[in-house]
Order: sequence, then structure tokens, then C-alpha cells
Amino acid sequence: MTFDEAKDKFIHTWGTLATQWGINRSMAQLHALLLISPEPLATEDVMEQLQISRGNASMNLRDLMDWGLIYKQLKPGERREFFIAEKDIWKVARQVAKERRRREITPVVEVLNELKAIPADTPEAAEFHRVMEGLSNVVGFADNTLNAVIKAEENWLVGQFLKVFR
Amino acid sequence: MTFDEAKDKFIHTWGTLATQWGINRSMAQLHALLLISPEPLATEDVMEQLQISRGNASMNLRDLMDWGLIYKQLKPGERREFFIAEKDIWKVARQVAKERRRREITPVVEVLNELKAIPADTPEAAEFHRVMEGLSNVVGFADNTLNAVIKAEENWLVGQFLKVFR
DNA sequence: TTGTACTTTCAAAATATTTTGAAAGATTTA
DNA sequence: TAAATCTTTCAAAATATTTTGAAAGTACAA
Repeated sequence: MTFDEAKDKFIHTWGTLATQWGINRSMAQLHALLLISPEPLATEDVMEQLQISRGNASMNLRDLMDWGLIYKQLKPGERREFFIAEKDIWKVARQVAKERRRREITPVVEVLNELKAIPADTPEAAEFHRVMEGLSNVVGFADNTLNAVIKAEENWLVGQFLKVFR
Repeated sequence: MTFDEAKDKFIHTWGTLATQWGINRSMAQLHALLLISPEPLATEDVMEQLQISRGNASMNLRDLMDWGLIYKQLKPGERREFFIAEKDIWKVARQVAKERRRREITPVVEVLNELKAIPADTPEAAEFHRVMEGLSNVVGFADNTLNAVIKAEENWLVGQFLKVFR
């Protein structure tokens, strides 16, 4: 496999994978492209390399900035904006954990707390209550795990990795 | 909030959430409905309660069985099939972790291993190699975490939960 | 064997998401 | 101020996913 093939394969794989995670292909491919680029890229560059429209590039670059995964970079004497990805992969992981926690876990915790309060006064309601309690525990576990990742230092994570990996 | 409202809210919330996770609404709602139902339900029951078509119900019930989240149950003297959800929520979590690992992590690990082998003989290739190594580590961490959940006993998980939760 | 009661399949329709591209909006330069 | 260069917006088009429902399939009973 040549380097260019590897690059294409990475960008393509990341894009395919993303859809399973509810992220659209363009956003994932933009992130992949910027991740492996040693130099900042301008909008035109990414449009050409990924063959996507200006609007698409603009919107998804903004979303990536919202996620804290890429940054704008201004070059002296250059009018246009360049983009560069966060290259510390553990920081990327922490950032993703943080966002997913905020967007996905927190709202569920709130709904579950509300639903746990329903009185268990019939067999059906009792079952409902049991399920809500159980889900609260599992979601609590997920929440704590994400929190640990978010707060952890890189070394701790690598340690955990090696510990379980043996 | 009445019990029926709570039930609707749960089914609806679960369905909305699922789309963020790349699971379709019907499948998530079917799972939610069966989770809180103390009795096994027949296809007609779920069709009516969720207002979905027969084909939709049939396909998504099968998918849920593939995920190991629900079971077919035959009632003596009854011709039609009934469905019941796995009620042990920790077992559900382990099952989901197992499936996601198989479907999402394993393929990435393979691609990353392949791409790590590309020689780092230019600045661009060196950067590429660094990123692949970094991603390997993070994906390895995710893989190990999922593995721990998959293999862990309920008690261990609850322990972890309480430990971090303080 | 035929009829009945179910389940599954799958092409077409409905719906949801993503992408495009041209127009409007900024910001700097002349 | 006007022109040039770049970015953002958003309605419409393209694409992808989900859902429907009727037909085909299956299995049991008479």
C-alpha cells in the first residue's frame, strides 16, 4: 500500500465509521484529513481534497470547532482562514467524552430521575419503577466512566490501558 | 405525571436518544416497550401500542433478537409468538458493549494496524504514523474498557460505580 | 390436501439527513 | 467609498434511511 492509498483509506474508513456514531461523513472526513495534515489547511484545500462544496466545508468546520476538535489558525499576511486539528489524541478523546456526556448522558439522567418518581402502585408501575432504577444505575456508571476519562491525565489513561491489557 | 404519561415519555425519550446512537426509532421504542412490560407481548400488541406496521415490527424485533436484547417466548396453546425483553439491565449493558465492540471497535483495530505499518519516510508520512499510533492507543483503551464491562460481574460494576461516585 | 393463522420479505413510498451552490454577509485593501 | 476576497447562510436538490403493506412463505389443524 502506498502512502496516498493509506491516506485515502484512513479518511474513507473514518468517514464510514462515523455514520455508525451519528456523525456525518463530511465532518468525519474533514477531521481525519486535518488530523493527518502536518500543515494547516484552508477551506479551498479541504474542498478540493475531499471533493465537497464550500457550504458543506464551512458548516462542518464550524461543527468541528464547536466540538473542540479543530482550531482556526490565522497566517500573517494571509486573508483566508486556516484550520488545524488538535493533535493530542488523548485530548481529543477527553473532548469527545465531554461533549457526548453533555449531549447524551445528562439529558437522560434528568428524564430518568423524573420517571423514577412515579409511584409503583400497580404491577405494571412496579415493573416500570424497577426498570428506571436499573437504567439509572447503568447510566450512572457510564456517566462516571466518561467523567473519569474527562478528568484523567494522559498517564492515568495509558496506565489503565496497560493494566487491563496486561 | 400519570403512569401512562410516564410510560409514553420513556418510550419517546428512548426512541429520540437512539437516533443519536445510530439506532432507529422503531427498534429503540420496541425495546423500551418490552423492557417495561411485565408480560410478554405479541406482534399485534406492539404494532398497536407503537402504531407501526407489521413489517417494521417484524424486522426490528428480529434485530433486537440479534442484539440479544429480547427473546421469543412461546405460550402453550398459543400459535403466535410472544416477545420478552432481557430484564437484567446489567446483562443488557454487557450485551450492548459486546455487540458494539464486535461491530465498531474490532474493524477499526484491524485498519489501524494495517495503516501503522506504512513507512514514515517523509514529514507527511511521519505525521500520519504518529496519528495512527495515537489512535491505536485510544481505541485500545476503549476496547479494554468495553472488555472489562463485558467480562465483569454485576457486583464489580456496581462497585466501580460507587467507587468513582464516592 | 386445504384452510387458517400467523411470520417474513422486499419493492415502493415516506421521511430524514446531508449536500449543494448561489446569494448575502463580513472584512480587508485600494 | 468601492472593489476584492473570503465566509456564512439556507432553500432546494440529492442521497440515505426507515417504514409500509401486500404478497410470499411457513406451520399447524382439520
